[in-house]
Amino acid sequence: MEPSAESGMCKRVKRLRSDAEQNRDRIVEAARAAFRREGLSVSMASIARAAGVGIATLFRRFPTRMELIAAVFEDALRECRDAAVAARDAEVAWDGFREFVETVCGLQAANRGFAEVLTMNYGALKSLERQRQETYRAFADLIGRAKKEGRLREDFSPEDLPILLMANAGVLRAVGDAAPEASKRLVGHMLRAFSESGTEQLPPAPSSKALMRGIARQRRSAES
Amino acid sequence: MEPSAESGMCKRVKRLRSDAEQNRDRIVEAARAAFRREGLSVSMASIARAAGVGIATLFRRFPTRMELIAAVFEDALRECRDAAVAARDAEVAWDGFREFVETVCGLQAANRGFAEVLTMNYGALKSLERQRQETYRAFADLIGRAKKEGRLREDFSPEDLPILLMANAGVLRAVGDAAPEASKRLVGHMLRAFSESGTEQLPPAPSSKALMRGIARQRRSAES
DNA sequence: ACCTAAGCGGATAGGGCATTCCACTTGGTT
DNA sequence: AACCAAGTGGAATGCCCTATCCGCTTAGGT
Repeated sequence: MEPSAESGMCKRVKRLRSDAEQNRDRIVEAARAAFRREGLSVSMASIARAAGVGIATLFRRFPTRMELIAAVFEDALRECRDAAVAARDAEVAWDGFREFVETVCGLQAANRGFAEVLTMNYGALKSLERQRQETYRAFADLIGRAKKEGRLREDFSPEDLPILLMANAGVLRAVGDAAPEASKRLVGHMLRAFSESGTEQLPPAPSSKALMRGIARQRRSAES
Repeated sequence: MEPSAESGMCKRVKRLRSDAEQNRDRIVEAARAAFRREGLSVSMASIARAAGVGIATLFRRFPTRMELIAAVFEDALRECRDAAVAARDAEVAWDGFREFVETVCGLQAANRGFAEVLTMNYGALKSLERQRQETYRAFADLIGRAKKEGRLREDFSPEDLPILLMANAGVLRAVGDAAPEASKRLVGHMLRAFSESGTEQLPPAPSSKALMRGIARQRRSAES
């Protein structure tokens, strides 16, 4: 069918017809909103409906869900990488570290789909995988600096970042959007654990009621 | 076999016929295994198949998924409560605290369904809700003691336990059963954050490869 | 041994989902 | 203005799920 060369970093090899281009943009926008609100497993049909296009159009443009995910979250991942690079170059490494962790976890809290994206690997999606590589490289440098400073514990491992991101995603999934406080609280604890001094200040705990309300909201999905 | 009378305070109102009783047990056992391996959203049909009964039999006995979940996890939740009570009565409160947290998170790691159960509320299921109440009451006492001891930070909140459970569930969900180390690591960090001294020893980080392998395994579910 | 309510399980209805097919429309080039 | 490849939408297909219905089987009291 299409020997159309895969793009990678360069722009779309094959120009789309102008109306098709417009439809594509509408799809990506609709998907962005849907992923943010509902997570990565919203139905393709609902995305097409929201975009005002037929289902076939969506599948023609994005044969797999993964490709759509990649199109939607490419910029967010780039932002992540930029944040990591900025953190790496911060004057005080520990401040950069803290800021970076809080930023990324904050992005997760603001976007359910993004929270999930950060807990997957992108398999064949090289552009995304590259962003991640770069992010982690910058992060690794940052770790080194922060340890030298004496602010980050020596036993902190680069793998602790993905672990935190998964943990945060778990909290967000469980409490829904009802309690960003819960996420903040988790991050606060973790930063304390990472810091050599342990004097980091801790965000307030969510109230028991708020937590329960959030949980109750989520229950629908797993319910009978 | 079993003295089929319920030993709890409220016995089954209507005695089941002996063959029905047996079928019920087989269903619960099959569900227990399925929930453990696959989480709470395995299909009812597959549970019935594994139990060797018709779908109708399953639905007759457990009209909603929630009731089945309750039947399956009642003992596990009781164990939790017992662990909390034991912890409350430990000589050194902090040791009880640490042990309790590690135990519960370990149970989560060993049982995907249980991990999910601990991040939900059981709505109408009073027996489960009661277990939880009792657990949290004992836990609250434990917190008080551990703070008095000076081992637990003053700003630790009871809500930090559910937050940790959600976080742990998130890690487990993301890495699958490939990396119980990841869960241990998270718990280690959190215990450090909770401890006044911060000298708790930290389990080793999972290797990057192990983590990635686990993530790749999980990908199937969200894939296109 | 017999009777009957309790229990059984397969068939089936009904809904959501991803994915494909195809007859029709349209942008843009000539 | 005419052509046609590119693009379109919706119907159709096939899968898997929950939930219910209904004619048959059987445990267990008599």
